[in-house]
Amino acid sequence: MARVAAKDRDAFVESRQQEILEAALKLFARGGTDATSMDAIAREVGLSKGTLYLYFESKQAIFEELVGRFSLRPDVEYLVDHLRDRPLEEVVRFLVKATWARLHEREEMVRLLIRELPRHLDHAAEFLEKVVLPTNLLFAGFLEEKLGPERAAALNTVVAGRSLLGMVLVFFLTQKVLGGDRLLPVPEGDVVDTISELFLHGALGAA
Amino acid sequence: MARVAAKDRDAFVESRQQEILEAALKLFARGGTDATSMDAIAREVGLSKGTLYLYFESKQAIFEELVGRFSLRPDVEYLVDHLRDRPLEEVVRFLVKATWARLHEREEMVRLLIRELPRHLDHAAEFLEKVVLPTNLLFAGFLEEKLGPERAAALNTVVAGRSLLGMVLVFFLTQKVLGGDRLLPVPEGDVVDTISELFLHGALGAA
Amino acid sequence: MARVAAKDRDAFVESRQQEILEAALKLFARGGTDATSMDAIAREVGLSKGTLYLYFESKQAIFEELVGRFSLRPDVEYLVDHLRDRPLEEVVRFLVKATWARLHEREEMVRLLIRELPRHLDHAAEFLEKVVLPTNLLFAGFLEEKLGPERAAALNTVVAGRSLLGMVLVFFLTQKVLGGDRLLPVPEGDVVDTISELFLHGALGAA
Amino acid sequence: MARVAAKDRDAFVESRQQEILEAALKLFARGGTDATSMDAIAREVGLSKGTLYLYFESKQAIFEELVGRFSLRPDVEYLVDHLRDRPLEEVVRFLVKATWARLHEREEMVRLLIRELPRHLDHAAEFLEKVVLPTNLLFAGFLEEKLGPERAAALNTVVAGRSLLGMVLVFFLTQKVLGGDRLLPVPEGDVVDTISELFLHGALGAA
DNA sequence: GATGAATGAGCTTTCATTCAT
DNA sequence: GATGAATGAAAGCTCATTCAT
Repeated sequence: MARVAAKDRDAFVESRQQEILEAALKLFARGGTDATSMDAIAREVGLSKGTLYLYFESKQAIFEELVGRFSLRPDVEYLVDHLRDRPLEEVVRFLVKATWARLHEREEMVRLLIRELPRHLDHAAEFLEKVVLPTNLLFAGFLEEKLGPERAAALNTVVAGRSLLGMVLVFFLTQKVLGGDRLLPVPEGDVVDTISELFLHGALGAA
Repeated sequence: MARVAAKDRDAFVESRQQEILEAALKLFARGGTDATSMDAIAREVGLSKGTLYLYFESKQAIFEELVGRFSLRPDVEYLVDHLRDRPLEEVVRFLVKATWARLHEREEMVRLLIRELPRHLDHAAEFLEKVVLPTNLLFAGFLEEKLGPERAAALNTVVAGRSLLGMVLVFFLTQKVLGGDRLLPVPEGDVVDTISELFLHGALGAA
Repeated sequence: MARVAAKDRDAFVESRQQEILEAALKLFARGGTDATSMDAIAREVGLSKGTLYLYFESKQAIFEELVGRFSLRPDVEYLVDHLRDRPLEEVVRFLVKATWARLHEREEMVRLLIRELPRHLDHAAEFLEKVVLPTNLLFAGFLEEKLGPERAAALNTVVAGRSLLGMVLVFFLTQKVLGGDRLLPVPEGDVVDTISELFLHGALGAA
Repeated sequence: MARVAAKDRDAFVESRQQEILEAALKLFARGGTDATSMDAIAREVGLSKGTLYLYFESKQAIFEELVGRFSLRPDVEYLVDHLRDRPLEEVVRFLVKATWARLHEREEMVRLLIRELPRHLDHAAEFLEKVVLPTNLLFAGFLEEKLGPERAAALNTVVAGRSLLGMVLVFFLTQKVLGGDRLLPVPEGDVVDTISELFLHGALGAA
């Protein structure tokens, strides 16, 4: 029975942590970690300040847990498993679409990472090592295979892969995070179409 | 003669301000404005804390002066004046190269903007409105002209233009700011070549 | 039961505020608000500086609360209710005596008001409007009634009333606040007697 | 010749000090000594901050000089010399009128003294000893003489004298310093008349 | 398990005073 | 004689963290 009780308690602790993480993410994304006080987080969750310290050692620990839970691993794995045999065109469109959607879904986390990663170079390295680069390499390999040796030789496939990410990410940042949408709106369909087309055939296009 | 003395003093004040701005930029870029104390800036310049207030009204004023002095206007104007009649290939390569170089030159300012713009939506809007969007539109118009109506119709040129920026910027951020260079180095030549090639002919390339 | 706890807590908060207000009044009266630091107040109460901010938003708020709690309304009301039908002689003696006693009781608040009111003209106006002038007018009306039309016409009763206050107040200030007592002591009985006599019959006296 | 030069220099120094004192008085009266910065005084005189220190050792020294120069000695002496043989009625009216005028003339100094004396008990004592009490005693003696032994015995003449001052002073403070004039204006003639009449014959008056 | 009162280090900012020019 | 740049000691205030209840 003790085991069940322990399990219940763990579940309770886990759900409390979730609540706290969500509140913290919301506030961190808005104003950054420095400008967000533990008081504000406590108020947001509806707990007292002291209680936060029952679930996390420090504000820093909350931040680290948040960063640690952000991973694109599942997406990457899905890519590996399901798209390997699809034509490049399909994969690229899928990737652009999925990334764009993912960024929207996790807008707060994106804001947080953008703001805080440059300050935490250790986290940044970890994030790069565990999330960005594996995806990048995986896609580079995929690209090499699909393009054939001749065309692949004309490009650095690592650069190419990250460029694809860059196109989507910067568009997201300028339109959604910094508010470009209000000044110069762009239909979302155009984003996916144009980026895919650019990546596949370039501005000059296939004749 | 008083005029000369006043001039000297102005020059002195100006140079002090420069020193302070440089020190502040360095520290702001590293840790953000919140985490950088006036004491730290003072120590960095080799002055006392109180002295900073002879040259700037507040920490906020230092930040704003820094942001205000960052402008890409001159680059944009150069683009207008000198590249209008060049072939697209040349312009793209130039743009990629120049942007890449500019980002290196102003790495600290880039870090600062990345960190702080999302928090200062008024500054962000101004920055977008005055720097990003004009360049984007200018290049979009240029692209439209160079591609001809048929090809231009297949792309959203605003998206295309910003995508070009995105490829360069994200590569810069991942390699230089977040430290990707240490984990997976990429020759700089490849960056410019691959991005240009991608933008012009796409991954699939002209046969 | 939560209600009881909440009540207890409110009582606790209220008593803490009282302690702080008393300490602040003591120090403010001595050196003025500017020269009294939050640190000093904290030390006086035996709390830490940060703790004061749990009970008051700012130093200004402490000052305002102090001023707000000082009111002579009850005294004025007592005057209205109980003295209306008494002979002038009795009322004057009572007033002089009561004011003199009141000033002693609230010596610190008197010092504070004297020091700070001239700087806070908004507070001063409020204090005049709500405390001084109503009392003054009330007494003027009473005086008019008691003196009869002929004698009342020979005096400005507003001036007369405030003069009565002035005699008591200035004597208090010079003897007690500024230390005149040490240089030229005066029996307290003489104060009440002489002021009352002067006000009623003047230096030349009733024949 | 050196003597002449020295004299000139002294005159220059003296006039500089005067300028500074006037500027300081103006600002001290408005906001108190703490809230008035040396910078503000310097700006008011049109000198630089450092220059003030050529003429006064410190801010405190400026304040002390100001207090030191305020004296009613001349008035007191005038009183002694010219009024001794006048009838009481005339002297009282003259005193009230003169004090009322004096307070207006020196409004700034009055404000300063009211604000700062309670904080500087040493100055307060000096001020009382050298200015207030001598006048008070002088007038008390005069009163004793004029009233004759019988009437004088019924009053404490020290209290009586200071009460006369109190009536004028408090009226001045409430009407002019604290702004009562705006809420309940009183003709200036009434002030002098009523106070004199009160002092001489009391509210009940000579029939 | 939860609270919130308390702390104290640290922040931005002000200002009397000094001193090289 | 005059300047104003520079200082550094405070000030008011905030907040992550602790701990008795």
